[in-house]
Amino acid sequence: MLDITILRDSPDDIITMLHNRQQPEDEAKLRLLLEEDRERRRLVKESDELKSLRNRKSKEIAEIKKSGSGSTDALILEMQSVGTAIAEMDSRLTALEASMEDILLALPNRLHPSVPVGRSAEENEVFGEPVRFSHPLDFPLKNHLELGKSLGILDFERGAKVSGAGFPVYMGQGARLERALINFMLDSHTEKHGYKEVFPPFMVNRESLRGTGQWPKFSSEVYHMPEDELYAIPTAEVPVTNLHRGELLKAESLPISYAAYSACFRREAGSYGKDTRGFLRVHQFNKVEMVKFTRPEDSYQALEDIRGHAEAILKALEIPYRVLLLCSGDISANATKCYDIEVWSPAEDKYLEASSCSNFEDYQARRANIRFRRDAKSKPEFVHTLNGSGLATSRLMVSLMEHYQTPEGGIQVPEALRPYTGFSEITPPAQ
RNA sequence: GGAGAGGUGGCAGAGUGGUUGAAUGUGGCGGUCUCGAAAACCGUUGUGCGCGCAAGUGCACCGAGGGUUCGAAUCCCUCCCUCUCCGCCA
Repeated sequence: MLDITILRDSPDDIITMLHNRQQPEDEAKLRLLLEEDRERRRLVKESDELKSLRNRKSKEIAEIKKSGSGSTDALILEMQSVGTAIAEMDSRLTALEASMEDILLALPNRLHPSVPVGRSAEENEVFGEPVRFSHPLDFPLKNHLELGKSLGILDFERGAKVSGAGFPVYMGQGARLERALINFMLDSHTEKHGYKEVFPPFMVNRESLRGTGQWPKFSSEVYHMPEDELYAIPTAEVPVTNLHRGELLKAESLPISYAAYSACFRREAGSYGKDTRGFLRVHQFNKVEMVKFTRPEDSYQALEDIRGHAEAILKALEIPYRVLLLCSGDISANATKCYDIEVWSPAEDKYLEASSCSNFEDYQARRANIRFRRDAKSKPEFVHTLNGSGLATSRLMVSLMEHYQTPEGGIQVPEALRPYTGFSEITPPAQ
């Protein structure tokens, strides 16, 4: 959520941002909001003046009744009509404020000056050099589906039977490899980079979705259990960021860094037909997420740190990847700046998104009311929130399986992962 | 699922219709004392919105939303949450 004072003071900056984000149609919403804001302030003033009058007269009534020095009937009659006028005005205010909030919740975040202006994903910038790890793959390659099936470690068919398409089942060494990845990533973040481990709930209420920005705009992406008014989390970002919703944090507790594993659930409505095979698009996947709460002046350094921590996983696993700096037309509505990390899929011959690292500045903190006090004499300020996947295992698994496949049709386990798997290679079953 | 208790400021905890934005304690900040600290004592200390260059000033806020009233932390209704006991259960 944007600060309405910024909208008032520099609406042109926000309009430029809307155009850069390829959503010029929101300009009309912004103009309506500003109009409603003026009307609201006019009404507030009038209503407050009437309330002030009522407060004064009510005190008078109390004094007259106490001293028994006269009749209060006329005053009470007068205040009855004042009360009616106040109620009428306040109900108009309530409606106006509801409309303003709808617009404010729908408007996207500002953009950081370093974000390239571009229309779509094609105009994202490659950040730094793609990282390669030499690995001879000079034999006919299998893709992750073929490998998963022939090795008996992934079972999409039975997943579809049990739940539906897009719910993969990991079997045997595949399940162990998945768990090893999760443990390895959590250990890396907590032991090397100072994150505190969190194991969050996988279902949240609507307030939490609203706090991180999935509600109301992206609610169709989220599984909903209406009987209990609960939502399956699309990412651990939601429960972990909302841990501090409504809190006034101590300045010395910042920065707060959390790392959390969770399963992630996404409806992926309307995305059929594109990149849907196997792991490329699923309804349930596993992810280790990093979440940070920082002072405003520290958030952009923290974003670089998070990106580095995600990259450290891929470097340790020796999986080829590249980093993208998302352009204004592709970056998500909540973020001011975002890096995507993409792993290389040799069999698909393309990069797959495995991580997204974002700074939200105070956009989520304002929605979720997460503040801190710089020192005893200062007013509370909103913190900045950030998060990054570190990382999602499904696309990572694709890259790992394909990148580490052997000519015999097996998969070698990366060195760093072997203490976690307890085996160094997944070998094909004997014919 | 059933029964009961309760949700008040950073924290603890009074307050059941009229100077209560809210006693008191504690924590924070400033000061006195001290070589310094502790203790003691004195002062100060909520958030949001509106108006204002500012000093300031008006309004709102005692879990959330409604209602009664000239006036609500206080009375009524609905909902949410926490705790205790019972039942069921991994």
